Amino acid sequence: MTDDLEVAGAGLGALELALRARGLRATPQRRMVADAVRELGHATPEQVCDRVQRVAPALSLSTVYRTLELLEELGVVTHTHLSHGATTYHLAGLDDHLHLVCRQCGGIEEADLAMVTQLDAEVLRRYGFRCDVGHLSLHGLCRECAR
Amino acid sequence: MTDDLEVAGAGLGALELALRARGLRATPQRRMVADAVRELGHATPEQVCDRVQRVAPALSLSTVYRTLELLEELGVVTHTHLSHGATTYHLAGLDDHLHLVCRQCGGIEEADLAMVTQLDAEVLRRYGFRCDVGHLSLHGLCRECAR
DNA sequence: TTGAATGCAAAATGTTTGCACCCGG
DNA sequence: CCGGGTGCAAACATTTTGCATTCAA
Repeated sequence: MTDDLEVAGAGLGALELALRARGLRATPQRRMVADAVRELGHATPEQVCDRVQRVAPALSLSTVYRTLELLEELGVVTHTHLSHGATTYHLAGLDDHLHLVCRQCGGIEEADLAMVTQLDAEVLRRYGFRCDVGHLSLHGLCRECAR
Repeated sequence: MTDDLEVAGAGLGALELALRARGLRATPQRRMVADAVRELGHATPEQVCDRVQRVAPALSLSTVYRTLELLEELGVVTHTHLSHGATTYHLAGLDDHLHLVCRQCGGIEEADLAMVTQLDAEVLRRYGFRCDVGHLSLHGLCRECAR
């Protein structure tokens, strides 16, 4: 079982390779931000910053923003807009899922992405639009609050 | 053909009734904000404010925010998050549609809501989650930018 | 008359940017 | 070395809040 971002033991991680491929530098900040996103699952830039600062107190929030933007360009992470002004980032690809955001209790449930494959295909067919499924979140009322 | 918000001619509009039902006041600002949202189709709070100010210059942006929040509670409008920090409001119900937001060019296309009815039903069945379809926007790449 | 609603200004958020210094390659 | 990357502070954009005043009922 290979890790997607960091090859166990020696060698260059996938992140480092992706950076090199674009002539960019592999800095500790970038590694730590990527790690934090992976460890946190979902996280706002602020949460990522807090997390990394436990180990590297000098990290600045702006670096986090810049790094997350970069990681998104590299296809390493995606972001989605959960409730009000909370942009959250998570690893792209493997663990993609649908976010069900309850407008009442603010709770976030994760749903199987399989449910949007049809929508995905339909939108592509009829509008030529390539839907970024990792980015998707559905807002509404969860089972509890529906009563 | 009856209008949903304002009964043609005499009598109280639906908005006024909805407000009364909750012991709230029907103020000119509330009427004008609701009208502006209807006329504009999609609009950010700022755009709504600008629009109303053409007729009532004293209207403040904070009133617009407060009013939109209220109208949303009343079920008169919904909001959705299009690209970066652009919260847009539109009338709830009748003209609901899906928003296809292109991450590249920022363009917004409107798609038939019929495409999400299956997803909608599926999410309800499997998760008990009542999806707020008017709120939905799909992010991705439009046909043009996909090349 | 009376408290809900407004307008204004200030504060709170969330995100971006300019710039001098630093460091990865 | 050298230009990309970082930290810091300040600028921005957006939304919320406190408070005195106004006005719908």
